[in-house]
Parts: sequence; structure tokens; C-alpha cells
Amino acid sequence: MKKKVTIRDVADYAGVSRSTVSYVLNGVNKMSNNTKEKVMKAIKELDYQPDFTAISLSKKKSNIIGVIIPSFDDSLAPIFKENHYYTEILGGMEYVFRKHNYDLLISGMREPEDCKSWIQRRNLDGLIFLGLFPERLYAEIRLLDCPIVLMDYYGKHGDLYHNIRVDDEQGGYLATKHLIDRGHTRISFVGHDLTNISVDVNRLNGFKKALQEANLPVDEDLLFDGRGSFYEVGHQMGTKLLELGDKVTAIFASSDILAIGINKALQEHKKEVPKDYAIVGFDDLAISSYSVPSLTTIKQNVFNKGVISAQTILDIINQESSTPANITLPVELVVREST
Amino acid sequence: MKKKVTIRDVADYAGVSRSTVSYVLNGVNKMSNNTKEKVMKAIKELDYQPDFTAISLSKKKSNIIGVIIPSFDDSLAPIFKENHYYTEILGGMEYVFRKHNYDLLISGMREPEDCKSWIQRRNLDGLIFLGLFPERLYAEIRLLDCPIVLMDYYGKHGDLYHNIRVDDEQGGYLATKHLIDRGHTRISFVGHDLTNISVDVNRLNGFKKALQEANLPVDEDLLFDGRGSFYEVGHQMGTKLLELGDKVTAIFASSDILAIGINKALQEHKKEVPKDYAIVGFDDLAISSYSVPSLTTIKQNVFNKGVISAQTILDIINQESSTPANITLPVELVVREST
DNA sequence: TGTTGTTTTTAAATCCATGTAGTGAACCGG
DNA sequence: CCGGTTCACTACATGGATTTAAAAACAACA
Repeated sequence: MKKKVTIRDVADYAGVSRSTVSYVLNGVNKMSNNTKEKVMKAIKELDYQPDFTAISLSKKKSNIIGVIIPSFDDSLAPIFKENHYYTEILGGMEYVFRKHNYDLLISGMREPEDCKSWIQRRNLDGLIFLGLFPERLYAEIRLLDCPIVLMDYYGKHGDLYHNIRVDDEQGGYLATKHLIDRGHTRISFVGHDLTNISVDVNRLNGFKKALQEANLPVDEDLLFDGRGSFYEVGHQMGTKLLELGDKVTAIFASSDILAIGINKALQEHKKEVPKDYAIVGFDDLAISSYSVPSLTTIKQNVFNKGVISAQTILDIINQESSTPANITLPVELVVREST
Repeated sequence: MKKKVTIRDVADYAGVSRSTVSYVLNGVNKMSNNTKEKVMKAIKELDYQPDFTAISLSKKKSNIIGVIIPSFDDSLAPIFKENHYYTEILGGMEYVFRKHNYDLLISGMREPEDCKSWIQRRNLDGLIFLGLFPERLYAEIRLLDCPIVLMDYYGKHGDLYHNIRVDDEQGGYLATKHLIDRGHTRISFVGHDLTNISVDVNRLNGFKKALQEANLPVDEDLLFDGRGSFYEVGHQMGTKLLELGDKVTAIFASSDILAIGINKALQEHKKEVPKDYAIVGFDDLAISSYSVPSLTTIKQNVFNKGVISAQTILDIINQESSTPANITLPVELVVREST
């Protein structure tokens, strides 16, 4: 095991002081070309790799961003397993962070105190909250003294933070209007975790708006909501829908996984999609086009959402953006076989 | 912005030296109970959080494990997007690491040199290689002087590393035998990236073994292989299979996503599964049961694979395990609607 | 009381970089 | 040739912990 090459070795080898090496490395532009070359040569010949740990300690900056995802059951596994929305978004973040030499730390979260100590212990440069957390968390994290970006937050502390969302209401509207345009008048809405600050409420609002615009009644009996596994909820709701008989001919599900669960339940009961029931989902995850029939859905560019959240937090860190801003990304209807 | 509480503050507050605080914190058992209590009290009252960065620098240990995933197109996004195998496994790792106060850093990889410098810069305590990399990488990483765990590696450097796999050959065998038991004699194999050291080769071997055992010929024309997007490959191969007419009645796909692509293509051409074609996949990802029809598949406990790889690398770090060992986990046939 | 041995405690060096404050040399105009 | 400025570079303190080696405190015994 050979010893690690440090800045000191480079300095000695090049016959200069450590500060000089540091300056050359950090591009402080006042060294002579001669010295600069000597140092670069030494760095190359010794294969010197600066130590991020030492840099972090010295600069009080870790080049690490923490991403916090709500975990249940003390593990992220069920979320990773089912909700590909999260993993797709992480892909977008990783793409940006890698380019800027940042690393990405992922953690599930139990208590607000946990993220506080996580920041302090790891010297995190920023925190991205991905998903919906208990409302009191948003009050507490304000005190964290660390750049924060929220995603999909609709609660009352929204003005305090940078916030990336898509136009959920417009999405609900487009989905529902599409079904209406196809001639459907008895449309059901299936949501998940429909609290008053979730994305689903906004998708539901879009749903209602489209109905009203078409002078169709909003039948409360056709609105569904569930907790737990998205697929399971969809599957159960699909079965429930069947009991309603011809009171329903179309379904807007607030997420693709829900829609896929519904689709599965309907087909298990020998119903045909889209002949017997039309279904529209939301998200446009990869699996939506794999599905049989492929799923009409509201596409949100999840990858791009990850990219933008990453860029936003880097902007805050570099002081290029300071006043909290809501960024709302557009959505788009993608028509496939399920309608 | 209040200043961070350091070990020095704790020491002053408790009226002892910094070393004493450090000793108490690290459980070096030679302090008097009296001092111990004083220090603990100070820690609690000042809400002291030890700084991992400083600890890393001092101990040369970061409590961070790097997970390297093959990336194409300079981004992990396509992989995260499509191949849920990776994300499910990450869930298992995160579960273990969280319990042990380790964090998980994820990175795509381009060159072996990149991981070398990543380890050095971040002082990583261990590295897990998830997926298949160019063979020369496995020769080079041996020199890294850092605990390493491989997953799904079948190459010639296997003896040098701890290696977690499932019984791929047995899986291929079980899948194929199941199809044979169902009366199929003309069975096609669809693989992905079928190099001579991939998991797929072993699944193919199992496939061949089952055929031979049943005295069925191995028809090279029925063996397929593709590169790129799993779903796309499956979809293309599905279309190709149709051209073979009744030369094929059943398909064993070496991964669920392939199977789902095949299924989609077949159904687009009005073929019925399992009536016209029986399909068996491999992995048992969550989406396999969502699929229409739900997919018969070889279940590998992906979550558990993540758990075991995480535990293994922690064991190496804690010197509880030193000689490289292959761990082969069992697989299991899950029969669903597609056969 | 002095000697020896053990247990606690601490001062100071270390880990590896950054960055402030300061040094000496070259250069300038007068 | 002198005072002032600029330039190129360096010594050293700093960040927050660990850890070695040494000092202090205490105990036991003659």
C-alpha cells in the first residue's frame, strides 16, 4: 500500500510552496507560466488527486447534495421498487451533478431533526426534498441554513423555498378534456394520498374544471382515493369501478402506476380497454408505453424535472439565484391505445 | 447563522480537554464515570454533532460506500429509467447502510481511472460494482486498495473479489423446463448483451441444459441477442419471432423488460399470450405482475441481493470477512398468466 | 515520605488542503 | 539612488476531529 500523494509531495517535487500548488490548482491567476508548468508537471508525474475531504474541511463545502425521499417502513426499498418516478428524477439530477463535480447522497427520512444532523455531519451543500412530507417539516427546515429546493410542494410555506413543479392542474384538465372529447361523460377520478396539499388535489381540480367547462356534473361518488402501494390501490379501485356498472366509462388516474393497476383489474374481469373503459394516466413513465394496451397519459418530463432541480440548487449555491421562485414546467397529453 | 458547535466547545463547556471528549465519543474505556457524564451532559446541552468531514480526514475513513453503475450516454438516466433492477437493488443497499450509519454515493462510470480518482478524492470506504463492465476494468481495480464487491460477475478475475450472484443457470433451466413441462418443444431464447461473461450466457446454458435433458435440439436460429434499450430489443425480437411462424411456440427472455417488450410486439400483431405464445421472463421486477398478462418469471430476490452486497462490504471493512467468496443466491420459478 | 505502578487526563502532532498576511525582488518615475 | 507600487511567491494559521506520547493524579506499599 503506497502512501497517498498529497499537495505537499507535489510542492516538494516542483520545488515550490504548498500555497503555490493550491493557487495553480484553483486558478488564481498570478503565477508565472514557468511555475505553473512546473507544478502541472509535478501533478501529472506524481498522479496527484486532491482530497475532497480535506478541501471540504477547509472550504466548508462538501460538493455533495443530499436528496431526501420520504421513506416508509424504515426503508426506501418499497419506494424505489414501485415508484419509478423517483428513480427517473434521480437520473436527471445525477446527470447535472456529475457534470459539475458534485456527488449525490440519497437518504430516506424519518424526522426533521435527522436532516438537520445529516447536513451538519456531512457538510451538505444543499438539500432537495423529493416528494411529500409532513407539513411541519417545511416550517422547521427553514432554519437549516442550507440551500433547499422542494419538488411538487403545494403547502403554505411555498413562498420560502425554491419549488419545482409541473402544471398539475393543467394536466388534470387536459386528461379529462381528452376523455370528454372522445365522447365520455361519466368519468371517474382515482387519486392517491389525496391530502389538501398534494399534487393530486391539483390534478383533481383540473379534472373538475374540465367537467364544468363541458357542463358535466362532478359526481362525488366517482372520486376515489387510496393509501399505500400505488399498484395495489389502482387494482382495488379498478375492482370497485366495476361495481358501478355503466355509471362509469372512463377513468383519469392521477398516476401511471395507478392506471396500470386499474387496467390490470379491469382486464382480469374480462373488460376491454379502451372499448369498455378508457383510461388516462399521469407521469408518462417508461412502463406506460410498455403496457398492454399502451397508456394514454399526461407526460411530465421527469428527467428534465430532475435536471432543473439540480441546476436550481447549484444556482443558489453559486449565488446566481436567491429569491425563492416557483418553477412550473409544462405538461403534455400523449395519446396512446388506452383511449 | 450561529457558529457550529465543535469538539472544542464541548471540551471547554465540560472543563476537559478535546482528547477526553474524543475518547468518550469513541468509547475508549478509560475515563472515569464522572468525566464521562460531564462530557455527555455538555454534548447534549450544546447539541453537538460530530463533523464527518473532519473525522474522515483524521481517520482516513469516510463512512461512504460508492456504487458504480455502467452508464451510457454520459448519464445514468436511461438506466434508471428503464432498468428497474438497478433501482430495486439500491433500495436493499440503502436499507443496510442506513442502519450502520453509512451513506451511499452513486455514480455512473466511464473509465477505470475515474473510479480510482473517485475513491481517492472522496476517501470511499468501499466500492460496489453493479452490472457488467469491460473486462479490463476487473484487472485494474484490483490495485485500488479498497474493499470491493462485485455483482453478477462471471469473468476470469472472479476469484479476486467478493461476488454476489444468483443461480442464473438454474434459473434458465427452471424457466425452460417449465415451458417444456407445459408441452412446448420449439422454444426461443432472447438475451441481451450476450457476451461470454454475462449473466445471460449462464441463463442460456440453463436453457440448453433443459432442452438436452428433454432430448430436444438446440436450434441456433432460435437464439436471439440484442444491445441497447431492453424494451426496444424485446420489441424488435418479438417482431422477428413472428416471422418464424410456428417454428416457435414459447419464449424464454433473459429479463422481464425484454419479455414485456416481446409481449407488447406480439399483442400488437394480434397474437395472444399465452395461447399463441408462452413467455417466461427473468428477475421478477414489480412490473412483471402488473403486466397484462402477468408474467411468469424466474424470481431473484433483488432487494435481498442489495442487502447482502451491503452487508458483505461492511464485513470486509470490519475485517470479518477477508478471503474473496462467491455468494450464489437461489432463484425460484413464479408461474403467472403468460404461460 | 519516598518509590513504584496504574489509571486518567492532556498537550501537541497529524490528517490535507485553503487562504491571509507578509516577504523580497523587480520596476517605476523623479 | 530613493520611496512607492506591483508582482510572484511563501510562512503559517485555520478547519474539526483523532491519536501518540507524555504528564498528572492516584493508589499501594515499604
